[in-house]
Amino acid sequence: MTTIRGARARARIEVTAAIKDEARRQLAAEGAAKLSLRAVARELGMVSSALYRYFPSRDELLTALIVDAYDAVGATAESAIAPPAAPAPTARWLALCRAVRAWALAHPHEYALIYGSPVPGYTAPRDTVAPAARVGAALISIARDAHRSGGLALPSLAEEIRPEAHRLTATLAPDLPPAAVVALVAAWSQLFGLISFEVFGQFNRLVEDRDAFFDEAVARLAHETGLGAHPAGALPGSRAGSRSGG
Amino acid sequence: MTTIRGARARARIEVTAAIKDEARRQLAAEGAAKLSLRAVARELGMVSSALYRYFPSRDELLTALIVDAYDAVGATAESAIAPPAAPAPTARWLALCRAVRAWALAHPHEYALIYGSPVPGYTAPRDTVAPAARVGAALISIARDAHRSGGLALPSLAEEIRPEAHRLTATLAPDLPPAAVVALVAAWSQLFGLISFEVFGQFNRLVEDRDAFFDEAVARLAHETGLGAHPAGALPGSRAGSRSGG
DNA sequence: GTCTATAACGAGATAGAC
DNA sequence: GTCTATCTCGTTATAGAC
Repeated sequence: MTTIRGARARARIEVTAAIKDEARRQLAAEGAAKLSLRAVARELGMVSSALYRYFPSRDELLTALIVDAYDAVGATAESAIAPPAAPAPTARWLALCRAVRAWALAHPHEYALIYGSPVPGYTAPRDTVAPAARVGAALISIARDAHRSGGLALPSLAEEIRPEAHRLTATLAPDLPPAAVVALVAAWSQLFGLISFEVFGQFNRLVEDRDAFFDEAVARLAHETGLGAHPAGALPGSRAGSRSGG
Repeated sequence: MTTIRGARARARIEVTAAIKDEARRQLAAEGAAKLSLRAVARELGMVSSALYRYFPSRDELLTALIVDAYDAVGATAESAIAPPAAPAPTARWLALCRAVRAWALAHPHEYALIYGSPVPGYTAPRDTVAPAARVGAALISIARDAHRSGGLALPSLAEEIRPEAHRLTATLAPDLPPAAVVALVAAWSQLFGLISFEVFGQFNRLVEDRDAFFDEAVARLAHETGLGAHPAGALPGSRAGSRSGG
């Protein structure tokens, strides 16, 4: 009967979630390298072999955590720029960056899992590729909007980067100018450089007002990406007065 | 006698170096979280208790590795911009960035140790602060030279960042304009964002010509920092009048 | 079919007695 | 320094409950 199947399915979903929750707890406490199926099982009152009904190996459990983390930060980024968010590209850019940063600060261990050092002995399977691309795709959609409304201002590219620029454009956004795609990929990695330095402690005892510093740096990044002008002070901040890019 | 003392000191240095070498090997194989004094000792044919004569704890061994790594990348950065390197700020900036990236790609595990996820359960002691600052100090010295020769072109700062900007300036480089210091700290973190994405695999199956991409991104960063004009022409909307060029 | 429990493997870490 | 007894781990085989 469907009720029985439904009950079983529900139980399975609940146990799977409990396993991942406990695994995340261990991630925070001991790090991904020491994630242990046995410890997870013990903490849940199960026997280790029972876990194999849910995750065929330790690596698959890790993969599930990684996919969940990418999906969480990706969903955060997407909802930060979804309507009815502010329509101006610079405002959406800032909203996305702030949302990703907030997620990272709220989930530092999951952030470390996906954007920190690789886990020794673990190689990511294909399953992680699509979730990992969501933040980048959200960035691209901002650039696309800006481009459609004529708000993308970019320099021509140096000779040496042109072949790579065309590859990236074909892969990521054939409708955008290659210069924009290169700038976007660079800004993408630099955004996570800012966040990683804060989450991983490089700003300790150096940067105090990290909200303000992040906003400033990210506004500069937007400008570098051609998204909008950044002359003194006209930043779309918590107050009104945001800008249109043209 | 001094000869005996000298021989003992030499032996101590050699053993210390051997321990760190073996520890680095384990770092690469198993990750920092699983670094084990016992395993190091076994591999060296020593007994674990003997190691404690050289490093009083696992954490102190980790600290030594971290300090070594910071010193290595710091020395690399410094020698990349030391005379008789090219004098133009943009050229020195590019040289520094390339050198740091090359070091990171050649020593990915040591890079991960210092710029990747924090090691669970380990908190860095004061000893790491000074070595960790060397790359940043090298970046500052480039900006200082550019500023002295009138080659730093920067926008005025937004209201919200000014207090932080003055704190940073007082801490890092009181002789530089606050806008330059803020831009420098941002560029510093963004440079390592670029490198981390490459070293940690985020560019896999995405960026092919990574040399070209890195050079392009780092040239943009230099421009954002006020160091010089972008190779393929000025970015639109940029405040004018930078450069002497190189 | 779906799940959990028992037991075991080979490998490695660990604590303490000697 | 050495040795041993006792832990941990991932993983598998198997048996039985629902």
